[in-house]
Amino acid sequence: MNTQTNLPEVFGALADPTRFAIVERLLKEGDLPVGQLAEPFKMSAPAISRHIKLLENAGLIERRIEKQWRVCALKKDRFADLHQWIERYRTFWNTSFDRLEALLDKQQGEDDDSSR
Amino acid sequence: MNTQTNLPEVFGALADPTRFAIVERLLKEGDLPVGQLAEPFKMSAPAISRHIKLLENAGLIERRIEKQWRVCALKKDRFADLHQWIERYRTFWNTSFDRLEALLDKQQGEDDDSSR
DNA sequence: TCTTCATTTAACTTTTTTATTAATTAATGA
DNA sequence: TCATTAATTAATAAAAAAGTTAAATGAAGA
Repeated sequence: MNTQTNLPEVFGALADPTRFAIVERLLKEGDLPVGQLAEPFKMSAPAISRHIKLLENAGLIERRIEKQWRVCALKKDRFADLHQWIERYRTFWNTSFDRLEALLDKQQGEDDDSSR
Repeated sequence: MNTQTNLPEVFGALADPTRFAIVERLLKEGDLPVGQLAEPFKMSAPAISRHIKLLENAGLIERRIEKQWRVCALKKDRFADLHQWIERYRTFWNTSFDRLEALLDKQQGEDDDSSR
């Protein structure tokens, strides 16, 4: 993971429902201009503009200029960082799962014993 | 994913550096009582207590009573939810990667052509 | 050049979050 | 029972986040 990546900042960017919805929409529909991203919300344009800027500062999206529009696109690096982070926790929950499996196996073994 | 899971709320819980550090510590060191989790911070005990409550409300940890201590433990479900969420984004960045690979392969092929 | 469209910046208000100290609860063990 | 330890709740102050309207920027095209 990029050492500059400030995970709490990235989580903060995703903590707002409006910003989360914007990110989800970019995943589902691909790159979109600011105006189109703003449409589903009754919020003012400046409010949306700030949300998008915050997402950009967190490294989750980037903006490019195309004719008179600013087109937003997801940036893969931060998502890869998030993935790498959560993968570390997988060990933790897989262990729990393995323990459950072991327990079930053990019970199965005991059931077999009792049927002899 | 559990439909009740409010991802922005979970991200909000992880957006604070203190809470993030607490979660990371629980992963590295396992279950710990509130008092021990509080030690590395110069913050007051009530402040830490609130942070831990917020993590609990977001479903990231749970507290159990053991003698006079409240022991905190990670709860795997929310982490699994996070993992499932980020996995959806993997498609997006793998696609980019595949395109890069395709481009490199293509260039390789063109290089071979030019050497003929 | 002038107008229009898309978006941002400024100035400001409201709401939410986070921290503090003081007081309270609850369990332990002399 | 009483003192001690562990942690939480209450009341409140300070800081950060998010929204609004009005004004500014900047490219497009008549």
